[in-house]
Amino acid sequence: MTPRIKDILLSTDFGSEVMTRGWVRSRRDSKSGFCFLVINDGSCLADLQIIVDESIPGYHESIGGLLTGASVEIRGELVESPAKGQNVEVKATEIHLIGSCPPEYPLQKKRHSFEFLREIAHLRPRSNTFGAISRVRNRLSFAIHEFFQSRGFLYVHTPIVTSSDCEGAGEMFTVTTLDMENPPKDSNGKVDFSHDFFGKRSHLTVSGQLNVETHCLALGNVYTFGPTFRAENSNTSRHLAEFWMIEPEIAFCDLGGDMDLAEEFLRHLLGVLLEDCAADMKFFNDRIDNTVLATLEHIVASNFERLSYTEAIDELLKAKSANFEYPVKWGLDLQSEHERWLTEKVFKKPVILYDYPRDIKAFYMRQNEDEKTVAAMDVLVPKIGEIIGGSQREDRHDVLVARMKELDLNPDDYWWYLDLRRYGSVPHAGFGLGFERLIQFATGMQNIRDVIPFPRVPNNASF
RNA sequence: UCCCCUAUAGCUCAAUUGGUAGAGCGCCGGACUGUUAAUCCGUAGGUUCGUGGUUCGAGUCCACGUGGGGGAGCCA
Repeated sequence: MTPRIKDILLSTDFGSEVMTRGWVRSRRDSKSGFCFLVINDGSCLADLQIIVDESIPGYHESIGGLLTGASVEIRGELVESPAKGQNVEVKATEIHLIGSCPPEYPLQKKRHSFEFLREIAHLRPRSNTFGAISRVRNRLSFAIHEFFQSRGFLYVHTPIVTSSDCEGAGEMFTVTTLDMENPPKDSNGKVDFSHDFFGKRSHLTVSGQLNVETHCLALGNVYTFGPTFRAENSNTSRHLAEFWMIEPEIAFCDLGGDMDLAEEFLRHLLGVLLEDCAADMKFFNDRIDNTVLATLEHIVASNFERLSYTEAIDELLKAKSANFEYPVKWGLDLQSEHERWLTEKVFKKPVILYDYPRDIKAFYMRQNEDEKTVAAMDVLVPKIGEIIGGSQREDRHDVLVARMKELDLNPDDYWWYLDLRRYGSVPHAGFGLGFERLIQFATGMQNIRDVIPFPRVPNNASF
């Protein structure tokens, strides 16, 4: 295995021989007989400085080829750095060009706009920001599994392709092998999906929730963590057509337990970042958003604010100075401006709203005693807004069927979901966390397209 | 999908009421230096997003298209 720069920088074994491989970030020549070579290998934000003296073999033949972007292998002696900016550096004894890099390399030794970097998504992981994003994303992914696994949750793989068009969480992408130039038609002239691969119209999943409930009612606490697809024509800095979602489902649990888990989960993940990604987080605080470190530290150290939808409406009605564009009235859904007011202005921390009016929420959410609200909850955070949406599920067969009919849903389409309520139903609850929104919030990155390696949005699935 | 803004050198941007296309950074050449996105001097680099229109004349004004950004809705 190639040694990583992250480890070399921590070493104090001066005088020892080291080898490193990576990509040239910068070269500063001195005509007085040596040059500074700055190497990054992605293992950490920091670069490794190499001192290359012209006395080493092949210096004059190869040094000119070590342009920004070139890949190199360096062997040399680990030494204590006499200058500021780094503790250790490497005095090269051998330099090898692995892959040259011509001068038209798009990633220059300067600051680039995120818009431009998006157009070179195949090269942007070599930039400081996207290297940091990649490491944070990786650490959070692992922390999510650590969190659930250490609490006995089972990881369940719910399907990507689904033939139940009853998930109701948004527009879906159709998956088909039919000849789009000449599709089979039925007697009404409509496309006949009975000839399609799965024998009926199929889609990419918009949520693993309905499927994962089956395993919750068999194995206890479970979670999913996978790609999710929404064909909504959403053009915002907070929406992707393909994103990753974490959906735990907790058995024998009510909405209170659901909120407890959501809060503990978020605080745990952000705490891990502060602990294990300190250098990258400092970079985001220095270069992207100078409030992220203070925000994360505050969240880890304090409880979320919890209030019911009804209390939130009262709070918003008191906010005379807000001049909301949209009306505030019990029974209406809260707008972005309302949610942000609560989380940014009133409480200045994450807020969990619960017990929403039944008419503005999904069919599967459990109806409360008042018959006006359902046991739903949203976690709101500053700048992003909704980061988690969840609920206690309706576990009473007759109530669920009645609610479906009320909404003109055909219970026959949901037969297996209803079976869970016929055979040994139990109270259960869960939520969905948008992974990219979590990364956005944690890093301060303004556009969600810059926290996923290859963003898919309307009119763009490049790379 | 709706509203607003926007597209000029490899990148980031400037160009007055419509009148010969400019800078910084990067590249290349040179100078200098235990340097830190080094610094200094110089060279090269352009079908001003596309199509059409107005005009003696369009980077600039108008229409349509496409890409990008911000906001809204939908939501995670």
